[in-house]
Amino acid sequence: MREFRTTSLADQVFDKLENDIILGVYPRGEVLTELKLVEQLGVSRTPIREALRRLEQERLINDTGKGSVVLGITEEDLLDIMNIREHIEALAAYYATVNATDDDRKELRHIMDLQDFYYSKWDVEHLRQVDDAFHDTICFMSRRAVITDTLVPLHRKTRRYRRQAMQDKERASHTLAEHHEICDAICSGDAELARSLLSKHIENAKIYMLGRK
Amino acid sequence: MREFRTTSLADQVFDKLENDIILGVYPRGEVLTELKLVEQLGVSRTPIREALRRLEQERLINDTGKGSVVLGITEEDLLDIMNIREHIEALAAYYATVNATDDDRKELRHIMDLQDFYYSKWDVEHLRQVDDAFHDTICFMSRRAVITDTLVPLHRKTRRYRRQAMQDKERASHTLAEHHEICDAICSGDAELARSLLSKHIENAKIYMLGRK
DNA sequence: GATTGTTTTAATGTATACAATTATACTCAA
DNA sequence: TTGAGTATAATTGTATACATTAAAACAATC
Repeated sequence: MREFRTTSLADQVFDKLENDIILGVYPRGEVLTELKLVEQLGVSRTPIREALRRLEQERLINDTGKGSVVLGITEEDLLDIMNIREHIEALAAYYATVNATDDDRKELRHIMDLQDFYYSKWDVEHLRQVDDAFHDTICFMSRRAVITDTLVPLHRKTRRYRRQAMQDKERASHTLAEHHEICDAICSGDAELARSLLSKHIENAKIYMLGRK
Repeated sequence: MREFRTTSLADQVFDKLENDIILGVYPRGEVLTELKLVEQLGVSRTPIREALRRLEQERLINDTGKGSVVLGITEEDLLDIMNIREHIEALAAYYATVNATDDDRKELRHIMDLQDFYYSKWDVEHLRQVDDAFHDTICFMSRRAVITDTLVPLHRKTRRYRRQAMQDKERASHTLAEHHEICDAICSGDAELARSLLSKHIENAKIYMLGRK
């Protein structure tokens, strides 16, 4: 039986609040106070404070000294995130191709299979999760800490909008086809192709979500 | 008399540790325990823990559950940071030019004057500070939260290497000249020129610090 | 009625006590 | 000497008490 390291309350609080803020459960402008969260979440102030400090570091909230204001992700933020990802994730794809191990390529192909499976079942929530896995795996495969640490939080912050986009079956099919192309480029070792395909992939997603801006 | 808001101990601890890690006072691999820091810094565990959570969020340390391992900034990290900045700071320069107010332009020109002053005095530490101010101001002028929040920490993390580079008077003079060109482009409203000049400026710094990689 | 000064309340900042966990040191037997 | 088992110490996780600050409510004066 595999042992799981129990995650601390502070981590759980952070994960929950981060997700809720990104998905808009706590809307922009809402004020979170430690005491309110103590009541809502049933833990003491210590883990809540630590979670709030981390959320602040990610700029999802802004501490006023008298409650923390939820910032969340605006459409302007989304545009910037996609513009940044367009450049940096292309870099990740390049390094991923260069540094990929056989296991990495196997893993990526497995993700493609899962993706096709969930598409055939038309399971939108799992499709979104597999989209996470696809992009995070490419980051990981790059073996570049700074690139990964820059991209993963940005990608997480688009969750709400990606979930929306996945509802559109035609758009989802387009996304999946691009993922396959990128996977093939990485697995065949063509780093420059992988770079340009991923850049184009993000640009297309940006245009779909925001129009050409 | 101007009133300063007293910064919390937690903030002070974060600032100090961040700076010391970036400058290498705590070398990569060193293990920081809360108790040791309590003794060294003379504050209780609460503010220290909050600072550690933030440092972990910035990936400057890695919490093992039994002490936090200092990660710091490696040369590989520096290369990635410069590659990322090359793209994103160019974007910032573009928006900065588009969104600049008269006050912004005045502020930027003032920074140029300070820069020339400290160069004439050959005050390296202040030159490095003014370099911070130059790049941070352009970020701020872009009025784009995500771009700023992505760039400012990355820029801070290069402090140690920039300080080194500023020691070289010929290199510093080159840097300063490029800053003037960029300032002129931004103030004249040529966004595309500002973008390409800033990209080139970062690339040159990268090449100086790391060679062509 | 507006304004000033005071009281109260709500919120955060900090220290510390206690619990739980994990590594270390130690003891004793084979 | 080595190894198992246990005690000890070190460290973090969590809750909570106390201090401090800032906002809100309120009262009193002009």
